Amino acid sequence: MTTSFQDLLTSIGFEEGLIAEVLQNGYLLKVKSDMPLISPGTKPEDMPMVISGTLRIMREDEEGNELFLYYLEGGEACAMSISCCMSAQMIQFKAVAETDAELWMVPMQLIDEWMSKYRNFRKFIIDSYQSRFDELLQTVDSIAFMKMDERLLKYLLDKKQSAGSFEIHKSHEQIANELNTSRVVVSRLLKKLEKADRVLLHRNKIEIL
DNA sequence: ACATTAATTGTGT
DNA sequence: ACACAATTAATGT
Repeated sequence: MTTSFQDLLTSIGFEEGLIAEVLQNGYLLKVKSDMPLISPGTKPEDMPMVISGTLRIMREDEEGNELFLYYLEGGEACAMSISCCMSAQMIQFKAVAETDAELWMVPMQLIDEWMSKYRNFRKFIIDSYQSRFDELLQTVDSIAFMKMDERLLKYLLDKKQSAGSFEIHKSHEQIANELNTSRVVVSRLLKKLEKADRVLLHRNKIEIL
């Protein structure tokens, strides 16, 4: 697994020396599905890089309402944690393991150093930041301009993509929470999708067609 | 195999 | 949004 992580780093384009430093200074963190990883109001010590599995990044308000933002998958880093560390800010996001996942935790202090020392690390961070930002924009668009049925469909497709499976194991209520609507709305929309043959409904399971 | 119960999902107001 | 009906999965006997 350490070797596969090494391969992953190589495929991202990390230099030899950088890879060595990463392996030496980070540590492995395994999280089980549904484990909260970081929550708002704490200061990030380490930057997580996803080795395997996927993380769900969400916004959360004072009342505990959640809103799904995007997924983090293998080979991606949580760029947002960098920005708030650099500006010594509290985290404004919530991260939860969507599936069992392996993370490589890299101490924040080193990020700065590596960015100036290694070209490819700098590129990695910037690219990563860029693509997170793009996904975030998409989500903003979907909230601002799309109706709930379109949002739900986008959510299902995103999830199909990230899970690499046509089956989604979630209750209507969980989905409703992530999109911050009511469960009833989700149920009704899903039923419409089922009648339109876009999807097949089971208990705690949705098949996408 | 059957009954009971809890959780999830469907529908009307 | 609420209330309730219907369905399904899990568990015990």
